[in-house]
Amino acid sequence: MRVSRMEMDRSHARIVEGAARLFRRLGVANTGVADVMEAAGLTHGGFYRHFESKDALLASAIQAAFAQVRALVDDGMRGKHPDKALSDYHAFYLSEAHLGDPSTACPVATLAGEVARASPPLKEEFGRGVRQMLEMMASHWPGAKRAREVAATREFAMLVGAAVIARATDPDTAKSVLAACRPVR
Amino acid sequence: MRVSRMEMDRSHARIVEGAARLFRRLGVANTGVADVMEAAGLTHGGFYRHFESKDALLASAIQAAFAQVRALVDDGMRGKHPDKALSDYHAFYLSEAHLGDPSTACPVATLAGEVARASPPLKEEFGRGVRQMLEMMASHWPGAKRAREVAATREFAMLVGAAVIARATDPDTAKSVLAACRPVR
DNA sequence: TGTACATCAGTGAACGCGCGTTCACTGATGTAC
DNA sequence: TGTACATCAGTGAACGCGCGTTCACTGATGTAC
Repeated sequence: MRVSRMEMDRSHARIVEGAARLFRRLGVANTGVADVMEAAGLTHGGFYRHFESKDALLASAIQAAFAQVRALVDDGMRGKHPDKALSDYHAFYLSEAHLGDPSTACPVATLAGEVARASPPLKEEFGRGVRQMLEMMASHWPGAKRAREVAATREFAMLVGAAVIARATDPDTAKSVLAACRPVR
Repeated sequence: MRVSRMEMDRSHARIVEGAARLFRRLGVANTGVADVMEAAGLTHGGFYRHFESKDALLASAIQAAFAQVRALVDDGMRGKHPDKALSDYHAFYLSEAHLGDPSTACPVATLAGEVARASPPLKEEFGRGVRQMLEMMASHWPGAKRAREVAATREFAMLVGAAVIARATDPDTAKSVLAACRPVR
């Protein structure tokens, strides 16, 4: 039966949050619309009152995942000396805590592979998220603007690469790649 | 009708080579067994005379993709001064030529996302490929053994990260990330 | 403020399609004599 | 070397399942008077 506008908004938020977690954990292809709806405490039939398609949900989920991670990172860096903030972030990115819980992990490390085969609008959404991450990192970097941007981008690329490789390889290989990429104290 | 053992071996090779290309270009999930067989000039029904499952094919395709890339890279580095070999490789990895043709590109940049959700044996196969790439790079690096390994791993992670990010974002974002990660002449 | 009615969020069944896998069949290959 | 027969690579149809999407329906919500 029909629910109030407020309750519908809450349902919408639950669907997006759930999708943002499930997509990261299981992959977009392995997560059914029905799974997402079940996680939101609804049945799958109602999905199309909220989204035009699974792809439209993915766009929202990407946005939500980046927003969530940004909030988390801002929080973890607040009030720290820039050097310390950066090396903490670097260490956290390659930590067991981060990589072991894909549901809440960085969407670049978990979703990039599937987004690579998605439509241009989705890549734009993803690009926006990436640029925000880079700006955030660059803002903590020392040096001139351009140099900071370059340095932050290179470091972020290394983190993403290490995470992606670690997730796709056996534990031994993963461990040695992660160790090599940890911050040079 | 039955074909000779030699012809069957050739069919097998065509299936694996085709899969190695199609999986990288379209993704494993988006490539059907029928597509692979058609690319090999066969019909889908015969697939199970060659492989126990699509997953078993993926294992062979990963091996083939790494072998092909290794041959290509060895070739491109042969006879060059180590510094030159490395910076050429670095530049090539982030080039339009490499990233624009996923069929023959580095499997780490194209398949890691899907392998991350695959079975342990597949991750081991993938890990073997990664370790070979790293050894190859480290062998061209200057310095002591351990330092070379670390430096090569960090550089390779950055290349993979940049490639993965570039493929998942809009052209503008991709271009700027790739530019930032190019070798520092 | 109360009432009648239209709207529409959510339900659960069904549709349609793609795809991995199976199967009966064909006829050339390989082998045993 | 030739012959009879078993094997089996490849074919094409069919099966079964999952999943994105659609649809008729329900009954509470929102709105017009």
